[in-house]
Amino acid sequence: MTIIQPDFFAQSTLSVARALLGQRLVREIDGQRLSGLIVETEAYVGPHDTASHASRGRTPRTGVMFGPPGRTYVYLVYGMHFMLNIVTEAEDFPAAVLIRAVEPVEGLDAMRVNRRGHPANIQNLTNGPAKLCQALVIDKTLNNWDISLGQKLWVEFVNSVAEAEIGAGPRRGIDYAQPQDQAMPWRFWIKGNRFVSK
DNA sequence: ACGGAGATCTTCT
DNA sequence: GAAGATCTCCGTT
Repeated sequence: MTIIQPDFFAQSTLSVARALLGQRLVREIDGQRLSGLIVETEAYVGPHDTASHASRGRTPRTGVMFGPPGRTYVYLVYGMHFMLNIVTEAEDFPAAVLIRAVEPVEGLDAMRVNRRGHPANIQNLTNGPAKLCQALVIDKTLNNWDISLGQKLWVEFVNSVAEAEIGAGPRRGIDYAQPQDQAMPWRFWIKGNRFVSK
């Protein structure tokens, strides 16, 4: 078992977004492991990507995206949902990969409780960026967290997913972005996986 | 199955 | 003051 280190994230964001597919996101809380295989990601790339928060410049919130690779960028949207990103590339170049969905592996019972017992079926547990944050108890206290420490939150390398198994398409929920940015096929998923978001 | 609306609050103008 | 990298519930087919 290998904990993925910052150098893994210090490369092109599109490569990282693909390479993260199939790897295991681990959350340790109260001595218990909650984990899932990453099955869907999105890339937010550079200062000119109008879908990215960083396109409006460096602010207290977006400063993390301009920082070193291998840190988390966790923020709140719609006043109630947290989103988990991992910062990529290099310092002063704002980029990150949004984790959009995982396939639950460990701690399913705890995830159900964390999700307020709502999902009747396992498929609804972590098949969306806000859902997985709720299931894995990821909130703002984990913002700017060094993901290489093997504490609280990290990613374990499992296996590379073959190119032929990876789907790509436009990112979701970015109507505010410029048309050309909306059209970029920067959402990636494992083809046929039933935990990919709707 | 599908569509629309409301929830809810931080962030930046 | 407005909008948001979403989700759930409730209505109608």
